[in-house]
Amino acid sequence: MATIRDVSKLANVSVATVSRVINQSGYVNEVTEKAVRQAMETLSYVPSDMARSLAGKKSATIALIVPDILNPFFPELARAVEDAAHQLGYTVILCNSDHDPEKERNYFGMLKNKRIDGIIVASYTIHPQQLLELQRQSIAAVVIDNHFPSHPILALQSKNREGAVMAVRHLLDRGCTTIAHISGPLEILPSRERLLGYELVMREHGMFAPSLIAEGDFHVEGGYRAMQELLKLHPDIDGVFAGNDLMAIGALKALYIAGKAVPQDVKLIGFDGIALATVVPELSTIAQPIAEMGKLATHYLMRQIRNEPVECKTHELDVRLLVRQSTTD
Amino acid sequence: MATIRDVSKLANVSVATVSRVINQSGYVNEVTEKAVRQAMETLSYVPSDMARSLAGKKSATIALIVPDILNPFFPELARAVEDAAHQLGYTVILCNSDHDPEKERNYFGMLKNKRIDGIIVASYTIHPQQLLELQRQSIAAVVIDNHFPSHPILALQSKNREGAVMAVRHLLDRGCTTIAHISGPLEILPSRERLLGYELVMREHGMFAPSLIAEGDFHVEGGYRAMQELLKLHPDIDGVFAGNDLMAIGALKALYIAGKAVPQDVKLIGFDGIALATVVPELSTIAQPIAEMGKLATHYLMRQIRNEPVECKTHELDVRLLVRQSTTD
DNA sequence: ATAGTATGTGTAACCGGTACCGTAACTATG
DNA sequence: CATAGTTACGGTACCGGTTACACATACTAT
Repeated sequence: MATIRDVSKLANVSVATVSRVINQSGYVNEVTEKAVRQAMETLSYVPSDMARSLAGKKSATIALIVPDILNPFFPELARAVEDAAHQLGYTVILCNSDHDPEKERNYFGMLKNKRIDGIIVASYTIHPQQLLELQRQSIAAVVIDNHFPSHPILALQSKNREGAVMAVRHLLDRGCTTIAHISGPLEILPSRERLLGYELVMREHGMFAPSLIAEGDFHVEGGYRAMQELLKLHPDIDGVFAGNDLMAIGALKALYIAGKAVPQDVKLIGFDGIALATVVPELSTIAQPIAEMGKLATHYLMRQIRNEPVECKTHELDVRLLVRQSTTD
Repeated sequence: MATIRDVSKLANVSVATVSRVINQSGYVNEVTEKAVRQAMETLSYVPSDMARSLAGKKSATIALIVPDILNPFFPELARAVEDAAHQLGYTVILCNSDHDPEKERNYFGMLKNKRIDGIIVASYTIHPQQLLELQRQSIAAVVIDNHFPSHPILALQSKNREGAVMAVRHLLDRGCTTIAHISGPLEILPSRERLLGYELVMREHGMFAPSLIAEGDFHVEGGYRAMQELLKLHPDIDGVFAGNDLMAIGALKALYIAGKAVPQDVKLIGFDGIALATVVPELSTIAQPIAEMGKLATHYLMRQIRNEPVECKTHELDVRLLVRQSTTD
């Protein structure tokens, strides 16, 4: 593997000149440049990013920490982040934390070792101190789908409560009178926000009852079980707001098995707007701008990395009601 | 950010000694070690992987190139690869090639620059020369879901043809007489293999007709369109073998809209065994051992990296028939 | 004519580690 | 008691780049 010195020898110039050619910095004569490029070619020289990073003190690498890439929310996020990063010449390291603080700490250690330039972290188990600690080591950080209002941490979040309100209002508009909610795990902030939105509207209409709420796990299976429980307690349910699309799909299965037709007997709406919610019947949902979040997160991160001014606060993104078959007769 | 020299100064030892402590190599007195660790602690020193990689000539990083992480096949793969790699102390860089040779070359360049230790690539557009070129730069490579029989390249693949045979036989067993096939893009090798398996069985039974085949795009949308076309030509179709699960979901939608009940009127089977095939009705499918593939690929890669002997040939993995609701009355 | 600026290139000191080599004291062996 | 092995360190040349600084020359403006 050829090095910059090999090239410099072959081209009869100094390493500085070769470096200038590579980086298009400083003055280099056209003729010299040609000679250098020729030498690089014949040696099939590829500059080492490692050495470059070491000397230049930047790795052009960021990390994306997600709980589990298997949850379809996160591939969409990952895709957007990777696209944006790649366009800016950055590389993305993928990490699955599994909601496990231990694993998370472990990753943080690795990433510090690697001197990566920044982290985008979607985690509900993370502690604000960990982020601040990172910033102290001058590693930029952006949090997604979680926030820490009392700390100077840049966070990106959808308007979860507002979205929940939209969802429940939509069910009411469609004539539902007994509306259940399948919440996500309540230690997760967005779950609580969505629950709150649900509660708000239900109370407004004097329809609130704790037994209309079941806690799921954000997965198909949990939605399925929660729906079964709910049906046992309230066979007359005619509307369901699931805390995310996966649980909505689980609910759909449970309803199907219970012989309830969607949307005729029960109207169902999810949250997230993942691409795969194209089941039969197609799922109405509150769509988060997932790709937008990923892109924005990456751009905010870059600004931090470049020390450009950014407001280290929570940025809230609008959600959209997507009316599809599961709430339309 | 403290360096090894800072630590060595504070602990009154040489950098060599600190290095020995860090790597637990060579001889270090207990007392000295304690002093060094103490110094590392007070300076909150974190060794730089970059410098280490540069000196040690290995990056402990591998890359995973997939066409598109949005296709649910690939998160499962990514998850398995990341898990296996992480356990072995490796970091995974994620790349989306979008089936775009240009983007692919671009990534290959970046990865060479980074001196990563190895690449796992799931691509149908890649050329064997590119892989051999990598190996020449002593970057290990494993190919997934594609293969190059005439080159010394380690590849991992499911038994696609065999799986297709199983799928069609299953439909026959269920009493289907007019069985259509929605193939994946035919420039993709596994698509052709599956098509071949289908054709084989159909010919065996004298049921083959080219018009029973429609080409899809491995996505829901393409499956949907292909199914519509097929129904136009053959309203009497009573069995469908889709080239992957996403297209099967698309077909399901088309059938639903056409008023065909699954599985009563038409039996439907997919391919892949992605976790999300839990729609209603649940999809029968030929399950690939995706996680197994990811894990195996990573382990093979490691062996190559460590220069352990590995057979650079195509390794074939067994598939499994999962009978679920879409083929069961 | 002269200072000032633009152009072109080389030298060498970094970046933050690893690892080989040398030194030195202490212990074991014959 | 000579010799060799073990233990415990330090010195320093790498790894492959970047970049500040020095130096030289040519061109411009005053």
